[in-house]
Amino acid sequence: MNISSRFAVAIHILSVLEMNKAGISTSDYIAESVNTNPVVIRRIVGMLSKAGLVEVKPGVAGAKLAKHPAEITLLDIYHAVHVVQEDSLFSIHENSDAKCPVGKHIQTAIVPVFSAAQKAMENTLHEVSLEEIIRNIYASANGTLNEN
Amino acid sequence: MNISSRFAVAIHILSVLEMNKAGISTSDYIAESVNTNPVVIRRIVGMLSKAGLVEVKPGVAGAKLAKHPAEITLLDIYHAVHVVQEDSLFSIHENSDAKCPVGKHIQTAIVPVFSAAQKAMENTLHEVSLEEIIRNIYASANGTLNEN
DNA sequence: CTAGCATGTAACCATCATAGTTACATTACA
DNA sequence: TGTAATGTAACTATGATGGTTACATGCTAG
Repeated sequence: MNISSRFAVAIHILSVLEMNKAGISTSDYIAESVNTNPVVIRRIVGMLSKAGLVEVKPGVAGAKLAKHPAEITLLDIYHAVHVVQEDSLFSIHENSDAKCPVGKHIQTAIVPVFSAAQKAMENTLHEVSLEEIIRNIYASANGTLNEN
Repeated sequence: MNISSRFAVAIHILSVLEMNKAGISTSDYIAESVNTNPVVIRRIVGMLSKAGLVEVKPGVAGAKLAKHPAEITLLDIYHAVHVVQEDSLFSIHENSDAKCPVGKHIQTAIVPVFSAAQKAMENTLHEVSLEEIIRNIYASANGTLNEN
């Protein structure tokens, strides 16, 4: 089990919006770069829009970033696309037997640890901005220029 | 999407093995505490056995911890039950369009960040031992003694 | 002002992981 | 030797996901 590729695709989309900000990024255009269906793009863009990360209007072609890339963290994107519902990365087995001491208290015992682990992961995402990702893309592109 | 409850159940199982080490913990016995089917328990115990965390033999009733609880970390358990295949918590969208600079380099740009986030989470799990979980269970049990 | 294009979304499908369940073979021990 | 427990295969139901078609809504250019 792993985290939905929506997250990676969302980062991809936002990177396209920034790097193509001189042009018009329609869902068809983005879909080509991501290599998927335009509806998939529109779905994710819709989520990013609801989260206030992009601006898009029905009928008018193209989406734009709603903020500067430095002000968008990967955690913002992560939350926007709902890769994890209700902030519970780990699922706990409900309905343990309350007659057993382990069953009765296991939940209380592990929830704080799961929460800490999730927070540690999210903190890492919080420390990285879209701008840094885009810098990485440019760096990677420069590093492979002679390959092209 | 969230991480399989196998992880939480595995912790539950190991806690039962330790706290009931004076008795015999059969899959039926454990299943009652977890409130699930004995086969589910046997499946997970099998994984824990392959990982060298428990000792169990066909035909002989009950499983035992193979190590001291202080020497079993939550990360060990996490890996044992394969909640994440191939150590890839985050999935990346393959087959991006190589003709687009974003599509060509997005993967290189985000993989290190995803890896760091995953590592941060796993480090947290690595810092917590089964022994601490069991202490938490006892603490929780003591804190609610007057409720019973 | 209308025709065409783009977004928004519903609906459906195939795929996959999961948890639960039944059934049965294998193995130990009393 | 027979009972009981583990090990597993096989099947089912469920839920999330990504892809796809279809269509309603809404701009905007000509």
